[in-house]
Amino acid sequence: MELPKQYDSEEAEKRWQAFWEKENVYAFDPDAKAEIFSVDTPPPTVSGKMHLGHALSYAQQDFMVRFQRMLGKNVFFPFGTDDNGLATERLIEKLKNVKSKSMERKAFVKLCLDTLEKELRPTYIQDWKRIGMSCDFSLYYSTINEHCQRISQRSFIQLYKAGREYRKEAPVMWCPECQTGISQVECQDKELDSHFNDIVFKVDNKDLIIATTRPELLPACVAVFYHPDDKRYQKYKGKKANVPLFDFEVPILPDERADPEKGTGIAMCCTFGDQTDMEWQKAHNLPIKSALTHDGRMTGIAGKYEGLPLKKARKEIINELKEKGLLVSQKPIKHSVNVHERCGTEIEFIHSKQWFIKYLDLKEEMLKWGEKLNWYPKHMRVRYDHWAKGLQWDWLISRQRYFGVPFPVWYCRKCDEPVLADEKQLPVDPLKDAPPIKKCPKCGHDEFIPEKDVLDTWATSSLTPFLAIELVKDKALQKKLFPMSLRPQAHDIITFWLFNTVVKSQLHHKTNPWKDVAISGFVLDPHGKKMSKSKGNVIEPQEVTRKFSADALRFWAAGSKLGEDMPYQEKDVLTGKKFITKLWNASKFAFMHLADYKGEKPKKLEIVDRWMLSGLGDIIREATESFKVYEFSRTKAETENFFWHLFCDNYLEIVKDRLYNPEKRGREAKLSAQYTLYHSLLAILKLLAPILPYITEEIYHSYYAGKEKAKSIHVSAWPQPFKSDEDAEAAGNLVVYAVEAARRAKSEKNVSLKTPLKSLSLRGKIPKEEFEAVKEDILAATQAEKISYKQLDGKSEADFEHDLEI
RNA sequence: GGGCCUGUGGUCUAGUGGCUAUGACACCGCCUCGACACGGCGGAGAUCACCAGUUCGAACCUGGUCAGGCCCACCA
Repeated sequence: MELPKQYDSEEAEKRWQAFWEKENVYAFDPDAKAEIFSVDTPPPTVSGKMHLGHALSYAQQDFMVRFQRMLGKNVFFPFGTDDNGLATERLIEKLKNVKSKSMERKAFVKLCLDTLEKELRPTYIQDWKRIGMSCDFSLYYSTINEHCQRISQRSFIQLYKAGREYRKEAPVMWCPECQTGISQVECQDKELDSHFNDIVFKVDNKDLIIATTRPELLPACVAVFYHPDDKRYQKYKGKKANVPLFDFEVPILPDERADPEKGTGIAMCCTFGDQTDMEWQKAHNLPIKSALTHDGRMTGIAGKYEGLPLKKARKEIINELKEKGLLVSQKPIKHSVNVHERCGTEIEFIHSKQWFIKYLDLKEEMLKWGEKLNWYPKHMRVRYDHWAKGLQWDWLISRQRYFGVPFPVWYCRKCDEPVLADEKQLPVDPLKDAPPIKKCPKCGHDEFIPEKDVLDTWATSSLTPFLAIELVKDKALQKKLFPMSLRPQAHDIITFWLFNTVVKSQLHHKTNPWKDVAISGFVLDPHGKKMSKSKGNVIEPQEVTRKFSADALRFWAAGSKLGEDMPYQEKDVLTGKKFITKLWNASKFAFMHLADYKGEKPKKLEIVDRWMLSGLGDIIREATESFKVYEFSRTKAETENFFWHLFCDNYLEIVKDRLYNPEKRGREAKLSAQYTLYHSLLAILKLLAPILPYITEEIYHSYYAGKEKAKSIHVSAWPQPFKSDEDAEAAGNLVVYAVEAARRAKSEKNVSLKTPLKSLSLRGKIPKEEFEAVKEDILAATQAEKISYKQLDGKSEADFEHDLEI
């Protein structure tokens, strides 16, 4: 069979994608006996479009999974979308031009669900299919669907019963813009301009200057602190300071957390300006004064400033201090503050009632859990360890938002006792559904108030192994799928997703959720800078695919190692495209010469053919070892190099004579070449199949499919290495040496490669008989008219020598 | 402030103790040779960031310096 002259990647990729879906090529087989390889695929957040970072990370996962499938494992590779939570809320608000807080919760949730279902998800998932993800897309979950709500709520109930969850009135990190509590992991640093304001407090009517960046918190001031060793301030011990403008007294106390070097060395404590304020409040049992409302305005304690937004209040309070001569100086500073990662708003600490998962007591265990995982690359574990060590808060899991998994909880109207849903009634929405009992077990009251908060989105997405596994109904099979084999993901969410998934799995099952974790890197712009919309250096994968094909994009993605960030260079994708063309053309050549090949094995293989198979065997061995430890970039680089330079440039050139001229070289010599061509090209295609699924499938089907058993190259067996053949390697190397010498000489003379050599004399270490066996191949490949050979003795430094004449 | 990673021809990159340091792109010269000009052949181009050490031998190991990136902490 002959291949068309050109490969139309766009048409072919669409065709194969449809074929894989129709034939269920990647379907998980619940009945198969083979070893299971289960993957905890990252569910991308539905945000409209896949970006290039996704393309890199998901392509890399797919290489690893496709390899495992070809090893013969029963692959469980589900696909989910993470479409619950604030990210989706904000997207819908933008798309539909609405404000969730000014809508009925029910109406807003419906709008989100409808928009996801009809507009976003179908095209979004298509982006993943397009880059060739070999997921079983029938194993699909959406983190907001009933299946996931049920599992998420069940997790809440179980952890509550296990004593791991509590509800408490406490200061929490709060986003005044999104008006919800948030957890440590959702904070980000941001450099902002601010001022150090030196403000006059009065002690016994004398001035005490205190520096602060947050004068608007003066009404919430509860104490003033100095360092116990600070001689300047020791005299104030036991005295009280009068707070300017608001005219009330607070104690002056010593505490080691006060830094003598900072500001004036004496600090005011307001409940709550920052983390230290909270520690002080606790340590010295100070009163709590709330200065801010949930939407970031001043409370009643601010007197005439009540109701003003924080920033405005700050400005006006500074003005009043100035007018009254209570502001000694104002220094501009730059400092980093915590902002909410979703909206960039400065975080406040606000006192409110929230649900937490208790886990600060587990820090030691957390480190052990991390140690038990196989990290690829190893050093990524450090990020996990740091995070665990640096935890300061229990996990705040309640969010005062609309679009999320509801808490399966009601409270007794009289005594506030929480009443949890029955596992059988899940999923529940307390706003619609009734609690499972009629009377409060504690006080006997019969009225209940539904919890209207929703769960943190990570409280659900940290359950992805179960969200995926429970798509399979057979309980025995579920057990076999867990712990999962592999968690692939990018390094930015180690502290979010990876960490929380480990925690949940350990809390529920006392075991890690997976054996291996593979962390991929980030895509940077061509100069190594982060891609961002504001810099205008964003590249869209859809555009790359359109221009160069999905295979070319994957070729690029296979160029970086796990964990390694990679600058995006269009030329690398172009190289991929050229590689695909080369593969096409070489296959076209091979099939032209294999048209009359019936699959028979020659009685004896020519040395050059043995050399080819032996060399390919080495590559197969190396590629297999690399792939097993997820080093697909090595496999790719080695196979690429072998295919292009050894297979195409040398081997194909050398065997042309035998293939084209059987009358001159003999039927057996041709058959030997055909046999070698058939098997080596097939092996090369298989080595490349995980990386370039489309072109390899196209080539496989145009010739091999009818002869080999597999319905797709992607479910065919990974190639077995051919056996090493050192004698053939030595002789083959002589042929390559001769060919290269002839080429160099002709190139230096600026003559065509088909120009004959008048004579060629070779010397090498192999015996004369072996030279005789490759003589015809050398003659044909170099176009030499005369050839001679002499064996070098063992002491000679060079392996080969030559003289030639053109 | 702490930690992790990286630093190889113009650009991107392979290479973790031992031949003249890999490949791609770009560059120069040649070649329409019965798969491929998205090609082939050849060429030029690297004090492997810097300094010191270990070693018979270092791009690779150790220590330090500098530069870049990321993560975390601080954030009165």
